[in-house]
Amino acid sequence: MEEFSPRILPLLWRRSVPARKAVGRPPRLTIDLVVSTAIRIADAEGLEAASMARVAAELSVATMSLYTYVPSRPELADLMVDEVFWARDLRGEGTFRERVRHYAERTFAMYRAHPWLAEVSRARPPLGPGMLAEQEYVLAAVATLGLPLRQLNPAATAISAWVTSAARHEAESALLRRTTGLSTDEWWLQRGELWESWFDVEAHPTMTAIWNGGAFDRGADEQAQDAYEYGLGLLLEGIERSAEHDGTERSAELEGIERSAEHEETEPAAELEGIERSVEGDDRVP
Amino acid sequence: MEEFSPRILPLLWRRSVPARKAVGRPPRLTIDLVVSTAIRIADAEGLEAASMARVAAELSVATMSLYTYVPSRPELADLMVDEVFWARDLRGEGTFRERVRHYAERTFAMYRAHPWLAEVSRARPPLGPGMLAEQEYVLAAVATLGLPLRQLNPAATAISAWVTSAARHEAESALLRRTTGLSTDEWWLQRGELWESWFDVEAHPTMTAIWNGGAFDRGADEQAQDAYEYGLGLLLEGIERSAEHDGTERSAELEGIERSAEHEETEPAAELEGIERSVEGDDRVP
DNA sequence: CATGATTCCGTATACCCTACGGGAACTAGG
DNA sequence: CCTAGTTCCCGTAGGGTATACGGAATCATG
Repeated sequence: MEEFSPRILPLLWRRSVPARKAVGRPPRLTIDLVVSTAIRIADAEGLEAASMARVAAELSVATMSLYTYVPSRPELADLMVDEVFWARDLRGEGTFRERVRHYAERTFAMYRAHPWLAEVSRARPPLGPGMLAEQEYVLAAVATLGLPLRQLNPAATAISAWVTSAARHEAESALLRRTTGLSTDEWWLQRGELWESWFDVEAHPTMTAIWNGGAFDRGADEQAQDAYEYGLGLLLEGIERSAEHDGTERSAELEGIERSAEHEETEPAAELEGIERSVEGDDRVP
Repeated sequence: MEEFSPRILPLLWRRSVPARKAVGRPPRLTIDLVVSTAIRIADAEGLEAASMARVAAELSVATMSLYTYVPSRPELADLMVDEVFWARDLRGEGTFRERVRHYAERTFAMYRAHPWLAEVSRARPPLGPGMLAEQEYVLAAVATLGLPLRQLNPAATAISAWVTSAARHEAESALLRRTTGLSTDEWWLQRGELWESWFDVEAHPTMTAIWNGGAFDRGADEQAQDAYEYGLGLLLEGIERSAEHDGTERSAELEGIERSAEHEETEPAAELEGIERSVEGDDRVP
């Protein structure tokens, strides 16, 4: 059984690998230089601008030369993404809330510095050190609460999905402001005709009521921020609550998930003390 | 003060406008035909496939002819999006939970039928009837709880963001499966090398513990679904809870938001009964 | 039949990615 | 110094994309 193994993993993990002995014509560039140049262009002008031709030109090299360093364009994008994820450098300690706040702050800062991240799909992300560092950090944050092992992953995934979703939304807004020259509020203002000419009051009673109540007076971006903070608060409260009364009240709902957990349920974080270092078993299906 | 008014609004709301008197050369096509053709192509082959040239070819018309019906490609995308949003046809009644469930089901169904929706940015969406119908439906669902007026929008936005985010993720997964020929699990399997050669156990103790506890045994798509349902449960519970004890416990946090609400706070849904039909005032900044 | 309105569309420009294959530049070993 | 092996560099060519512009075609009306 011949299995295809993608060429991207050694590139993503290139920092974990010792330098190869020099043989053959010496390269003019390095992968890191290519990646950082692409990131710099994308920061300034968006992901599309960081084309193979453009990156090569920036490095005073022919387009095709880049293909010695990177298999193809999508792989370059993967490398760019994992680079900035790795540079996010999550290392805050403290309580659950403090860690989540640190994660959120760093993530928003990352998307502000590199708004093109919002132009990259989040499905099947680059499996490099940056991505795994995020996973580990958020899981560790949730683990401080002492939740049952099987609940860590859903909780951590919910948190990172919520935070990332908001950061991406903000980044998209920034991108659009740059490409269109219009802020979100200016964009809305330009569409005032919607309310004057097209909006049907009778078909939208709730919106109209909120409107008349004056609850639409914040800008669109601010409303999104409000919703983000409101939702994050609910998620964190809910997760903390399910840690407090240890699955007694909600056990009925969770039974399906916890069914096959055979590890100590009273002290769920105990596994984190004595970690089995072996990763040799091949019965893992991620 | 000359204000630019976008040409897209009359197209989005074309169903609300009476037919124009026929004068000049009669058109061979209609906007609806163009839009539905583009949707059909995108359904089958993705958004990129629905290029101007391709849609025109499908209609046996020259590429440039489409520009009589649609100002440009982005506007065509807007029309496609609002078309399927409108066709989602949200009309379930019932309790808060029932309405949210209906909204979620219809939304997932929509993204399954039109996975290319995940390829379109959610920022600055088309302001057509479909988009507004969604807003109204979710707001009305939340309004059944009797929340204070100023809390309706954050709650509704949180719900729709969470549901949409999950539906988009599933759709992206489907798109990737089609373009790459690999399911998400096959994609992971192909990257088994990650665990064998690159994963650093000591740097990722929490992941390793979860691993050894066997809590990673579900497929990636299933894990995402778990996180979605878990998070949705927390959001709905939290929203319901804040409706039960009417802002007594959380009033400190909410004070900043509720500050300028001068409408009856004890019966917050009262505005929905007697709606002021006037939308003439121009002091609204959406 | 003339006029005005509207639709139709050919051409031209400027991007994008990358398969292929040959030449250039280096090291190691003799 | 010479040669083999290895690796890097890159020119060409082909098939995509969106749309500005201007003129021809086709209708209702007067």
